[in-house]
Amino acid sequence: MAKPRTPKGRAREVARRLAEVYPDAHCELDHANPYELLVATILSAQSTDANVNKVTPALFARYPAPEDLAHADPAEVEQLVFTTGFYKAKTRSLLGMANRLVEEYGGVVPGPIEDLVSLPGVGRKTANVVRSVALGLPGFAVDTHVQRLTQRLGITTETDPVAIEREVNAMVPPADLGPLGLRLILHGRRVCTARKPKCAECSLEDICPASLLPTRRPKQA
DNA sequence: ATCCCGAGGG
DNA sequence: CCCTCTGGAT
Repeated sequence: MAKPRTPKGRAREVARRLAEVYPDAHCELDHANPYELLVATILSAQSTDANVNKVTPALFARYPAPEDLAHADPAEVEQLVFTTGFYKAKTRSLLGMANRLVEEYGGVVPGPIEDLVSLPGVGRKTANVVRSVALGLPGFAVDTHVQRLTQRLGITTETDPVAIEREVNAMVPPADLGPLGLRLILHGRRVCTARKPKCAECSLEDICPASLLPTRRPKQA
């Protein structure tokens, strides 16, 4: 296959190749429904999925539904989520989110991105994770990995996460957005790391403008 | 030390 | 735009 010449071509080629490298990429936050994923994703900020999965079983057992969390004792929630870090802020977000969910949305996690983002503690990244993983809706979550990789791969020249999200949304079929995001994150963690990226091990190296390998680097100084 | 799929506030 | 919130793993 010839090298893609346009950002859109790059995006699609990257999506195609990563699907081969990471065929079974999936969200690693344990959850049984959209409410649980919303809670888990709020807790995942600056915390590993494994760490979040340690606290959510007790949390979901104690507060099975938004109604339960909405009336929870903050001190008790703080204890349950303590080890995920940012525990005071996250507790505030969880209680605020649950209250708004009950008051405005009948205890049902809404689908529209603007509705999700209006919930306390829910930004675009969290909203898109919930959309694509739990609601079956199109969603491209731009976190630090996705931001870095889309830039390095020449898929976008934007730096603003919202702009990146908008551009990629226009380049990739809606149903592919969620899986592509998951795979970019996996690739960013394992290969295309922020510092010392492992270009020699990268399956995208030959089409990457940022490759550090001298033999392939397109623009040498 | 540095990283982990961020969000809100000033 | 920057700063802050925060604990665990490596």
